[in-house]
Amino acid sequence: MSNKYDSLKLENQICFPLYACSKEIVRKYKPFLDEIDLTYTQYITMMVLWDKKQMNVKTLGEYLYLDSGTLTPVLKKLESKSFIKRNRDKDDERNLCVSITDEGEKLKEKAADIPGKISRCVNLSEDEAAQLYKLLYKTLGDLSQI
Amino acid sequence: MSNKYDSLKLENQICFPLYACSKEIVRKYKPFLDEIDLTYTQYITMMVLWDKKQMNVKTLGEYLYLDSGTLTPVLKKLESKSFIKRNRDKDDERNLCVSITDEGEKLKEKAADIPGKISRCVNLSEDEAAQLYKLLYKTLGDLSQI
DNA sequence: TCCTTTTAAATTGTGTACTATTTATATAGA
DNA sequence: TCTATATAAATAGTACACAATTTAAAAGGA
Repeated sequence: MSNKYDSLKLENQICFPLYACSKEIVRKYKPFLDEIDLTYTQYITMMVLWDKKQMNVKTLGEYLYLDSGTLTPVLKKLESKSFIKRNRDKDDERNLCVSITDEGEKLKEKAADIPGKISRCVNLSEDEAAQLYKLLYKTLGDLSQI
Repeated sequence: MSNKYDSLKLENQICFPLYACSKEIVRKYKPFLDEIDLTYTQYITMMVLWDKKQMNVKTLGEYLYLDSGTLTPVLKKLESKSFIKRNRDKDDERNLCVSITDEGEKLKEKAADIPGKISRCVNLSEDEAAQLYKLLYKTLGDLSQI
């Protein structure tokens, strides 16, 4: 017994569980991130910088799927906590170069056990996690097309 | 060549593609939702009410994984657009009963083609979509445990 | 009945996100 | 060189999202 409005039901959408899942998992991070004084957005920003050491705002935004409107206040906050530095590029003053500090490097050690704690909240098998990972990146790729 | 910090890389996390995917797909909705003057949060709220007709804020929040702090302003906005009504429950004045209006019912027809437009942005096969759906709800279930 | 506890919304304060615009700098032609 | 265009961040304005608190109402016992 289906009708033309079935697709409008929450339980028939793929977007809703994505949205809800994302929110709930970010919420799970909170107690762990509180211990190192980071929000989730600040945490993923630090993850890029732990790996790459420095980067301008635009490139950082491409990694994180965020624009300068979101990143500017996040980066100012991270700078105020001394985890990063913000400096204009001498060769092209339009670029702001964001780089990690020693303080920021130290934070990496404190953060190292967080991914393990989170994965213990999600009881996916290795296969299932790999499947989910693959499907999410495929979808993300589709969505990035025009 | 792996080290103890590998799990801290963005590309090794399951949470990040979830977070990014959710944001990107919500962004895809925007032009379609603009046409019917709804935001994504307002849209999923209306989806529940198109289906259930009326509900108190707490139950609505359980469906949407949102609390009254988020829902109160969303519901006031939807009321100002005449899509819903907000009334205290006569039997228990603590409960606020949210119900759909005729105006709100009419909106359902205008929204009916949105799910199709969105699924055309995501090139998952039926199997893949079903897999993703299943994994997301499994994860959501895991996350809802204490 | 009175008081304590519980419950449901609303409120407060902080921090994203996003669109659109502005500002500053750099580049590319005419 | 001068000007138009393009680019990168920052800013402004709107709308969530959440934790913590407050308010109001209901329920449950002594």
